[in-house]
Amino acid sequence: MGKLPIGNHIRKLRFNHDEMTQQQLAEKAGVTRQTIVALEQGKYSPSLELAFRIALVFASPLEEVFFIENKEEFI
Amino acid sequence: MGKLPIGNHIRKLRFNHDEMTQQQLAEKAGVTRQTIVALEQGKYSPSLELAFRIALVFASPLEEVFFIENKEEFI
DNA sequence: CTTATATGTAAAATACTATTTACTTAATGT
DNA sequence: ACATTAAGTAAATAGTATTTTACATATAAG
Repeated sequence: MGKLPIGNHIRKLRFNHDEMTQQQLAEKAGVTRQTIVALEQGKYSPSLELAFRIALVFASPLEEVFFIENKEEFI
Repeated sequence: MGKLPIGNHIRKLRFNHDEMTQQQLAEKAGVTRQTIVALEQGKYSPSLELAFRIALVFASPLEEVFFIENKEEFI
């Protein structure tokens, strides 16, 4: 595993949601702040479950939070 | 982690896609057949990356393959 | 009856995700 | 100057996903 480049809009979405802090997002998603930091920095991609939880926090479809970068190449 | 119940339609989608076998799906998704078996049986939920790869195989949006069960409860 | 194919099961090993703890830096306010 | 808050970094550990190997069952075909 580890070929598809996955990006996310977490940082933008935090600011669009009342400037939610990393800490607040972490609490709402049920993870630690370090996990949010790592995700925003693209250090790794999360489990599907965590991805769904973050999308729930932002009340957005999962694919509006996480996406395949350069998707065209992989179709 | 491990609270959100995540389901999937992998088995249905395989049959809707020319009765693709577990082995064929595994190869296209770049994993082993055992991973597909485990996912179809709901033994665990995959990484976000694998979820995207499986969705790509079926040319379907991720959320048409994987979904939160009883979603209402979590909104 | 034998072979091949699809699927299910299981245990151990490996890789990756997530937590915990702790320290650092920058910005803001008193 | 000092305290507070948000964010970055890092290393060790725990927890979960995935692989590997191997065997079992059922079905269909020759």
